[in-house]
Amino acid sequence: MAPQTRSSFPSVVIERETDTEESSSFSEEEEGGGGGKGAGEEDAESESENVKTYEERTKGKAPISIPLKKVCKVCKKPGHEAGFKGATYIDCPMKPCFLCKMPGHTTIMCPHRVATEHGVVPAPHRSAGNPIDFIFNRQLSPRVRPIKPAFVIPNEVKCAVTRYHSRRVTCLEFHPTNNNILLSGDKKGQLGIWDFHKVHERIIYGNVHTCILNNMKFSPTNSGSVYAASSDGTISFTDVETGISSSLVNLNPDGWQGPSSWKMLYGMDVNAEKGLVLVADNFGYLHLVDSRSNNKWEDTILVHKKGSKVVGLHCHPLQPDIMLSCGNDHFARIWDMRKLQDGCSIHDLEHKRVVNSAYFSPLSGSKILTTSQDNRLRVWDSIFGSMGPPNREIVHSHDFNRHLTPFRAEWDPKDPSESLAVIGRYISENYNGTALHPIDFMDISTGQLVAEVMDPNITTISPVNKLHPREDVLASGSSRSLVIWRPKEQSESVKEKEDQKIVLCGKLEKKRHGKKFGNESDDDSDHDGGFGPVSKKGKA
DNA sequence: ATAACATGTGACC
DNA sequence: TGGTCACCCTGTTA
Repeated sequence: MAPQTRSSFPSVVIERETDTEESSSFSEEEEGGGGGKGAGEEDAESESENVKTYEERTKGKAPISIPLKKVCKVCKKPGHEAGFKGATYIDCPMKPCFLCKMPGHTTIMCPHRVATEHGVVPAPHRSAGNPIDFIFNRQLSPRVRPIKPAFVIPNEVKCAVTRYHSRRVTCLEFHPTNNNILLSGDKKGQLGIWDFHKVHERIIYGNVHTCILNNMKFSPTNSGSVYAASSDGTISFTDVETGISSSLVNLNPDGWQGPSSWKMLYGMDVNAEKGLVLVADNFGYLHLVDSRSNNKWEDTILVHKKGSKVVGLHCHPLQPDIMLSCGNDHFARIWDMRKLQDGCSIHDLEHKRVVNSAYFSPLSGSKILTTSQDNRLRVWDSIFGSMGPPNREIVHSHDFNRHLTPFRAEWDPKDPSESLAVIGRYISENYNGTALHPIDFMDISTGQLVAEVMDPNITTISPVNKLHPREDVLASGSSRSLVIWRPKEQSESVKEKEDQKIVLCGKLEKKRHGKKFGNESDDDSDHDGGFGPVSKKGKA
């Protein structure tokens, strides 16, 4: 599994965004404190201390009542506490499990969690589609040696830009031909173009959209230009080189007439064969736009419950007539483009909660992977067989939170077995004193957690992740930062120790204190790569 | 170190 | 359909 490095990467560089950007409406300064978890650290404090503070504050005034008992921040009830204790989060026992959502236990005790060392663990295999599948999986599969090649996991930070965007990152896209160009969209509607080989070469186009850039897709006919769908109700078509942008459609030609009429565009995809741009809005409708004649409307179809947001669209990789949508009505739906009519989907894939994303597998398109807000990934193995309940449900922490871009599990487009997917994790784990939110690599054919990738310098959640279509590179959007990961190069000594298992990136024993993420001055990765967990080990 | 805040949006009636 | 209401591991600034 030793990664064969292709292009020669420069040594690790972490670039802090200087405040030059016109985008930045914020003031200045540093990344907000490593590990600092805003809410609720003081749990550790003793009761007496609490009292004292209170007295001090009230300067001797008779307090009405002094909360001598610990009060839970979550449920407000006395007798227990919840929140961070150091880098470990203590769950409120009055709430259902934050992972699997079942009552009766906390996240720590969740059966989906405790089975392996740490992290998220799959649900047991559930309802196989048909008897043969079931038998195969149950009886034969364990004895059949896997023929699929070992996964290559980009688990080490190669470079990053912090505060690149002025708001949180909402989507990422690799350039279709230029391997080192990463596009990123943010909540403000800005479009970032970053050459991560030359870390300093980056630009933000601030005038493409006026609010959330929800999805991007490169034009199949013009690889220098990208479509973007935004909550401002427009699709933009932008030349990456020049930044010149035109508006393909505007669903709000009359401007703001109140929230009940303002259309926002979410799911988008391009159907090359048909020359169509597909885009969906927050009222349940799919819009077809002829990409050749630009602007010409083909049709508008209700694809999800009226009034509900359609957050994802995906065209089948091999069959131009097949399309997949997903949205807030708890469904993902498969459509035949030739028979697009209101409510005439081929299959409706039911979920318990909102479906953040639904994707065909990238090569054959025979599988579907969805991410739902019920903290489960769902997999349908063969969309050409009977479409019943999912073949697998994998419990995984990716809760919805108003401050976060919704999590989306993304396929590895390079995996010939179409079983590797990446998704950020919401729940943090205490990694030697630092609370980190790993990025998980799941083998969705087994439900196994293959790898959890993290770095002590990246303390924010990474809901947005994309694997490179050709290289062993992972791009992450974490708050306002972008991070590029590549496989850790293992020295021989380290290699034998860490052996077959996927190496965790965040071995913090050797954490390099003071090397704050984003300090350009001292980042200079002396010797063997510097920043990052790695190395050092062998020298002992 | 910690408190306050900005801020959507999904669920439910 | 509309209105109200929670909302637990944010992230950032003061």
